[in-house]
Amino acid sequence: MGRPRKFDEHDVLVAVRRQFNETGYHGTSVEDLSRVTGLSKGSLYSAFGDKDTLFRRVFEEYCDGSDQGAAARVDGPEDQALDRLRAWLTTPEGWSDRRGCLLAKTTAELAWQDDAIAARSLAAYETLLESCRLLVEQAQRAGHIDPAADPAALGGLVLATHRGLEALLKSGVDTKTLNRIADAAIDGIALQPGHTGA
Amino acid sequence: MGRPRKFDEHDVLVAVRRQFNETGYHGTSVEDLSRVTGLSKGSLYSAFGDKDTLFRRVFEEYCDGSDQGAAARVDGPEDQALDRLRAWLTTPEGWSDRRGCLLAKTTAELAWQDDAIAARSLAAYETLLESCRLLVEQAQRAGHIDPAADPAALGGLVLATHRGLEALLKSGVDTKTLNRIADAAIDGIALQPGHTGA
DNA sequence: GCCTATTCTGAACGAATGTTCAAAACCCTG
DNA sequence: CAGGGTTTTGAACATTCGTTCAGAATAGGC
Repeated sequence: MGRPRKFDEHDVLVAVRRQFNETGYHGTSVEDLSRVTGLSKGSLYSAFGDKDTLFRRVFEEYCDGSDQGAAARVDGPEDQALDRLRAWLTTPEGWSDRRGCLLAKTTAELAWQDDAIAARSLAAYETLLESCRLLVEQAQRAGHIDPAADPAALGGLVLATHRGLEALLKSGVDTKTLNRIADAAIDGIALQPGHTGA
Repeated sequence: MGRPRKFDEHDVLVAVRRQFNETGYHGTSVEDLSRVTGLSKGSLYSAFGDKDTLFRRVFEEYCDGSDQGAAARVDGPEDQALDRLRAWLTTPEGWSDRRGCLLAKTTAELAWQDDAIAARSLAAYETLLESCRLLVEQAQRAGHIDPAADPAALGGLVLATHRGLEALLKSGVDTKTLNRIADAAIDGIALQPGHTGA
């Protein structure tokens, strides 16, 4: 009963997220969202509420995806933990189109003045830190990393490098350079010879 | 001749930069700038032109400062190059008040749509990369880093870690964790024993 | 085929934003 | 002290933005 929806909700949210990620929260107008989604402004409001509500939903779902990705990265055989770290370091999300991470961008733009955003960002980053720490521990048990090293510090180093590579990528630094940096990061972590190449 | 200015231009630009850095370009209104500088909107316009011009001036001066800081970091004795790297890694600008780097923030917010900003950002990052590479080379000549390592990759790793630490800092991760990460980064780079502590 | 329920559209409104401008305030010079 | 040139101010303007709403459009149920 009633007129059915003409759009796919997931597709709309993807387009909205992409736009917020490219132009930021304050830099994105509702008219921009209307254009990239193909929906009129009225439809957007009736389906998703106001701009703020829509953004928080997209951001929340992105953070959930980040949490799940972190958990998935920990799953797997211990002797491949180092390879999973390397894979994450050399293929950050958005690597191909330079769009970057919505979490990092939103934190920089909004966490300063919005406590809810700040709290969610911190939780997401701590999940990332914990997953990286676990990966380092796995690699240590597998004998790929010096067992005397501090896994929390090394895991944090991997995360910091990942975020930094995204920032460099967004600035326009060429990907070849970025890959060499990522390799150097893994080489610096894996003190055991034989596990530093590609 | 004529009424003299009541404000100090440098102080105004500092306040403007701080505001842009906290709330971003689109998140900062001219009225915000009027409030933090103490100048009326009309005075801002007659003294510095429109919002766009004012921002570009502040950004340009910030990039120049970044360039000069990079050059200054290269000056100094070679056997202290590693310490200068460590100092830079453990005390990024804005570390104390979580304000972060205007260059990184502006790149994330505006480089996507503004070619001039993108070009200036890229130039600044390449200067940073080059200065880090030179520092690593100095430390290698001083015997503090494995001479067989790629100085460009290690220098890039330092820069990426620096940017990543800023992102983590802005998310609210505690500074103790950040310092441990920074230490791990230097430890990973400095293969020579005796140079990994504080 | 009509009724009803829901969605879609685009015009409209108030608030906020970037910008301009004329008048007042001010200090230096003569 | 008077004149002139510069700055300061705050009101005013045009534009943009977020938001709302009444009516048109569209599907299924009787």
